[in-house]
Amino acid sequence: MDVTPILDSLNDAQRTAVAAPSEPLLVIAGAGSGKTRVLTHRAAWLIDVEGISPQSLLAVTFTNKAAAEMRHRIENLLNMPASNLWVGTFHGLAHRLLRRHWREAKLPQSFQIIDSDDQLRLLKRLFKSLNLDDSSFAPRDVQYFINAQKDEGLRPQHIDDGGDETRRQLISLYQSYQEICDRGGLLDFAELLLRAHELWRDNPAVLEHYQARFRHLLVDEFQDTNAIQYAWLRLLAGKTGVLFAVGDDDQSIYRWRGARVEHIYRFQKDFPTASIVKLEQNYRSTSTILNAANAVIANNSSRMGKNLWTDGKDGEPIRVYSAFNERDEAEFIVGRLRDWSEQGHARTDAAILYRSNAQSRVLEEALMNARIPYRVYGGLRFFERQEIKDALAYLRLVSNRDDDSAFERVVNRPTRGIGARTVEAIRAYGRDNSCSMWRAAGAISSDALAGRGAKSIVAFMSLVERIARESEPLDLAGKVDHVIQQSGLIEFFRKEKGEKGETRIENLEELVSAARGFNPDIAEEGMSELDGFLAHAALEAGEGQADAWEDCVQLMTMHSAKGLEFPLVIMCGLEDGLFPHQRSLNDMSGLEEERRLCYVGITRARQLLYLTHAEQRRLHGMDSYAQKSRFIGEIPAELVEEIRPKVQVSRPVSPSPALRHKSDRTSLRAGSAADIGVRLGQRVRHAKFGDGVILNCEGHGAHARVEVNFESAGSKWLVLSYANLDLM
DNA sequence: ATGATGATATTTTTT
DNA sequence: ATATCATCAT
Repeated sequence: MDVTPILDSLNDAQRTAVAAPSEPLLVIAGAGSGKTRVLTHRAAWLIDVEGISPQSLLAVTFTNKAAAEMRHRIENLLNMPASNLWVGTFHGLAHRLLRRHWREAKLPQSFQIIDSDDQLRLLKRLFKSLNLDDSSFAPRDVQYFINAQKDEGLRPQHIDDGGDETRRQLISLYQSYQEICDRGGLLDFAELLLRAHELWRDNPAVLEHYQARFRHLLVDEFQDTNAIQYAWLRLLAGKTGVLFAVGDDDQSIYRWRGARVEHIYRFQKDFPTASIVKLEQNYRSTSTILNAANAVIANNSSRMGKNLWTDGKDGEPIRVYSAFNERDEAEFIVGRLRDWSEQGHARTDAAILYRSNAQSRVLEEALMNARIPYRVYGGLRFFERQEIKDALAYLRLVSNRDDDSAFERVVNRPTRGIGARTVEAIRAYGRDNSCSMWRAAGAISSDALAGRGAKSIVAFMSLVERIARESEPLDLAGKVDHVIQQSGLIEFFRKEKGEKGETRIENLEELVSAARGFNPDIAEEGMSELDGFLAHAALEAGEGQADAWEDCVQLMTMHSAKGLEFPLVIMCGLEDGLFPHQRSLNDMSGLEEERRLCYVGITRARQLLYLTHAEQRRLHGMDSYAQKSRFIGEIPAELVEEIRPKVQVSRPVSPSPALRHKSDRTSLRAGSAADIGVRLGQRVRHAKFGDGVILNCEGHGAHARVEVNFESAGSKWLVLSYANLDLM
């Protein structure tokens, strides 16, 4: 066998990993070190060189995108389609297993997946039915609690309340929530994983079958595995399965979502025969950028330890800009993007990264003004849109009447006179009799004592029955079309004012197209095509922002930038309190995770990296002042070039009074700055307070006052004629 | 059943 | 500043 095509393009470390013997292996793959390449080449190596059947291979990722890319690249390497190769997300694979083994997993055959939005609604409803709204629980917190428990693999009976009343209630809510889900055959995302784990744990025969089949397990982004995913992997690996895990402890940024980087540290304990390979050569960034990243992450204590290097060029220094405020920051960024375009680069190659989504607004305004096309990542996705979820809820009812989540969503949508009281009555009946709302509704409406609501309920139920009956013989797209027509949703949205309703109708029509184009290759093991489509909708919510294939600047959070790279990266809002975020400042582990996030951000850049921060920022409607992020200070000074606004002591010019009064308040302010001989954003030195920046000014002549944000003393108003400021 | 009012909170996101 | 949500009024 000629191994050249598989090993040739690899460096030594990559080659060691790819051609490693069949023992557990942990690959610590630094940013830009060719992680996906190693993973895919390993798969190709096993199949082509070791002669392992694709069937014996399981490749696991976190996102659908990563899974699709991995399959694509493996097939390219093998030069053939590998349909019997299992590549998928943890959730996708778990789902597949549960469909296959629904009996052993004690699930109804047509179980449905609910997303986090459904989950939250379900909890809110549960709160209502328990009259809990006045309690001290927020549904969100309970949702978080439940998911955190599930991520750890814990059922209500496993959790100790520790004698704490609040905790006891949380556990009991978890219990009630789970009962509702079980009754309706509903699985939330965490439940998929938990069930798949329990399936194997409780059915040795099933487990053995998969252990015998999957000899090699390839895992991507290993640092992001949560407890249940890791347990699942270990079960599958058993004593003989070969786990090939690729990850980077320095890029672990999802602890708040259950990810446990400790799995990386534990790897050798859990797999005593395991070895470790480190990929440290980086093919992405200039050495300046890498050195900065290395220096920043070196401040973290618990690390595996690694140092990225490149044999490429030093490149440009990292440019740091201290903006006067967030608008100045945005203006600066716009300027750099203009330069970038003028140098003949594509806008697509430039990314603006920020810590939190709220920061995008100012940037968008500035870009809009400057006519620079941009694209913001991470909006609402197709299958998450309200109208789409409404239509899907009808489809879910068609598939399974006991789906309470779907029932409540559309029972009065479009409005058909079933108000809160009626729904409440159904809910109560369902709770008291441990039955689904559909059955509760049936019972109530046949009760002669029922009031006006009963008629509407009967109408709703027969509508659903009719849709189900009529769509029975239709193909998937036909079913979807039938539902959106007959449910009255189209009519309902047509009445909605503005363009919104129109868009919604277009989206509904798009849903029919999506159904037509749905490739039911996942629909296997006796799952109906409809159930397959519904699962697909839940597991792959679709692109955040479709098309817009204009040459656009990319805006996104640093979290969503993980895994991407751009020739030009601008990280903005680098202020203590924003990044690192206020809520992470208190404990060490929080701060270290922020620092890893910073590391992720820096290592996205290929050639050019800008870091910006603002002295003053309007946040939540309040002006706040912050020091520049400590992370900037952690970058060695020799890698950094500070960019300052051109400092020029403007000569006091008095505009004519007429002109002054004509202007509005903001320009009056700016005018008065020139008036008294200072410039907003100008750096000054005070004998007592030290260095600072002028943020604001007011008044004229002897009464003129300026607001200065001092680096150590904070923000102060000073009367200019007394303050004796040195302009710098 | 829709619309106005006021209180409240406001990292990060995939599945 | 703003978005979401509950509550109350129409």
